[in-house]
Amino acid sequence: MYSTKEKNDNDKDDLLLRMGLNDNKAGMEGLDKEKINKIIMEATKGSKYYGNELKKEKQVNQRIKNMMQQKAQITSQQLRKAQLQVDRFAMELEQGRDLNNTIVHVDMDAFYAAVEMRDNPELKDKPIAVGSMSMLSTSNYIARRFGVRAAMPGFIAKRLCPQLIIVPPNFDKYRAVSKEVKEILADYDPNFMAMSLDEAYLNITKHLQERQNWPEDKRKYFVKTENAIENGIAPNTMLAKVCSDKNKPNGQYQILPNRQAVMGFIKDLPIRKVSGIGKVTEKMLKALGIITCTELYQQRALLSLLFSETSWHYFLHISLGLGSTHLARDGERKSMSVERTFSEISKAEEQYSLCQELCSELAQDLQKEKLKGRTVTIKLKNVNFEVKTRASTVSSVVSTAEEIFTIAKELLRTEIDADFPRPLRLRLMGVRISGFPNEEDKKHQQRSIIGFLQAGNQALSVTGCMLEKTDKDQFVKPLETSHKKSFFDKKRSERKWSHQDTSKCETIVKESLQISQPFQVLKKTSENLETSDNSDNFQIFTCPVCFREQRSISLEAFNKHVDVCLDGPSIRENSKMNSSNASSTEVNLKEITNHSFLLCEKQYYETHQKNVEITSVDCVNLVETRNNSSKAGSIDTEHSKEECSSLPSKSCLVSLENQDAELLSRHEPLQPCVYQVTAGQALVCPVCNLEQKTSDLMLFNVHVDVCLNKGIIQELKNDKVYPLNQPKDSSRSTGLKQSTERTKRVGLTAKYSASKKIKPNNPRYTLDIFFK
DNA sequence: GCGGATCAC
DNA sequence: TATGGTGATCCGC
Repeated sequence: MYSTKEKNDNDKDDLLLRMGLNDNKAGMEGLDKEKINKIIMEATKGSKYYGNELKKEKQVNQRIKNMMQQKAQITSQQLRKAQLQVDRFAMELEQGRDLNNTIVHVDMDAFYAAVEMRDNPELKDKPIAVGSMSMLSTSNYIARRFGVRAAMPGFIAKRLCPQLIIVPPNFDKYRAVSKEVKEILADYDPNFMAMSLDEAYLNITKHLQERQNWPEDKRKYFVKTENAIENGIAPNTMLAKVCSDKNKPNGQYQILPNRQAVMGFIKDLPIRKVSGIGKVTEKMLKALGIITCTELYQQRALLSLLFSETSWHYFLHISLGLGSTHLARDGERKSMSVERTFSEISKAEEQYSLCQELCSELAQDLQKEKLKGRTVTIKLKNVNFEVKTRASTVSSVVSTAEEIFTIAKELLRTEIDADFPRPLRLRLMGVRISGFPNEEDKKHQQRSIIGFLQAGNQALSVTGCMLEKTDKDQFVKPLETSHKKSFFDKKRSERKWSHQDTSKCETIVKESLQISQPFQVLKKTSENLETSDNSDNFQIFTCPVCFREQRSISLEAFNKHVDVCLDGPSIRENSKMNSSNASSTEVNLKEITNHSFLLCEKQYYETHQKNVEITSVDCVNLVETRNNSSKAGSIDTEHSKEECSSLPSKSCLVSLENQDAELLSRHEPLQPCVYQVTAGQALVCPVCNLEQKTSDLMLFNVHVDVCLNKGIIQELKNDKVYPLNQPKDSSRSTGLKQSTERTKRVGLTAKYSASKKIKPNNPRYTLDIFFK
């Protein structure tokens, strides 16, 4: 939405240009260049933003250094050979040159500002900008004389020009005006290509032909509106775009459709003017002595050796003045995303809530276009402006807020855990979905679903396991309905009140805690455990390594079994596979200890925030317990191994698609999963072995996918619950009990974490579930 | 497929 | 006090 289209006229090769500095000559009521730069620098220096800009600049410099080293190794022989190859290609391009089209680039000058000035004439002779104190999207020409430009933070603009009027953006209005203009454009080319609210390409070739036959009086001027409009008329889009920038403001420029005119125009054109050549590319090329298109052409052989094929082909096109002559129809969308910047958020539960909210927004947007995708990506920017993205792809498409959140929260959790005990100090979070199926994929998917339903013994299975809508809502609803007030609203109120009323503030915090998924999990767990305790001392476990169900064994026995499985052939094989993981048993043990301690701390931290009574003493106990169990497990290896291999065959197995699967369940040939589900009973993930409090099969499958993607080990490391049998204990339903449960789980966790290299992130596995 | 980068608007 | 949001693409794993 923010326009940064005004490329700086004389970019410096240094950081200054990035700060929005420019070379405006002193205007009567403006500022000169020196003064502008000084003010901007003063406002910028020392900021975290600036720090990150410096860091990025260093990286670019390193890239350039590498490139120059590469260049130094090129022999004249290689260069000659490249020259021949490139020239052959250039010849082909030249032969394909098409000058028969007339392309117009239409660009509305300072569009948002112009609309605001139209609606409020008082603004006309004043410096104005549209945006906020944080960011401006555009400014009028008066403001530009003070160095106020698009993509500049408002607070800096105010220092440049204290009289500046910052008008909040009104996108609905701009859309409406834009629509009017586009209706006019459609008269000239019904297939015009809109690049944004204020920019479009038109192919008026056909229009010009028809126009020839028009009566004189009907031939009006091209476009007449109140706003200033730039035009560029040229034989292709690349040239037209550059043209429209030529005679600003409110100008028009035409390149006649002959080769000589094109090459003349190109000759001294700085490459930076071309769409697609940004700051970094400009700087890299400048290091090679390339500033104009002529120089770009002269260095074509060298470029073919230093850059990728895509890049040097592109460079060659530019230097020959070539560009696309037809306007591509809008293709299918490839991704959809939401992201938001905020003042620092470092509490994990707030981050989860935020993530959930973003997922809901994204789901709504997806719904509007009826889209579903397979890949979910989260984006995190910390307070130092460092950006990270993390993605996960599942086997079938997702689209609901819950499904997306199931994936996104795991990605987020991994990042939070990775930095623990330091919190992630975020200033931005985003969620993106991609991997939309094309038509063929859709057909294929359709078939699979039908096949799945048929294979699943039809009515009995489906109705038997899916809960009625009302039951289902019990699980799903809280996530959605608790959002009448958005997370940001809550944050706002929280901040507003923080000085005045602490108790109110607490209420708000609790509210946001409740919608935080991880805590829901915790809560549910205690319930689960209670019920299971009542029934039996022994439970059915599914070993997450060999996938065998372990019936009627104690927790200790089960732990032993898992230990053996982990120490068994499959794991060894896996660690061998990963050459970087040269870990001996000894090293593993060390990892275990450290890790378990961190986990303990973390659980204490999180539990504490939830007002569950748990003391640090419990945490110490956790470690001890864990160590004991770990030792017991490894000492008793022989015996347990035997126990493991003599186990009866299971009734639940995950069907995996590739060899890695074989490693995971190598004790047994692969076979389809038979997963028994009875009405009203929650689904238990066969990977992490955790009960999933959802009746939504899709959601459940997404969870299983995520588990498989992350790998068993990691999943166990991160999950806060693990089904355990509790010694009969009168204090069972208290917070203390909860802490004891975790104690044991940590033991297991740590054990697993030692061999987490199992996980192949890619390829994916699929889980087939049939119902009896 | 993932993650970092670059670019446009 | 304070430096954006959305979408696409490329490259090197």
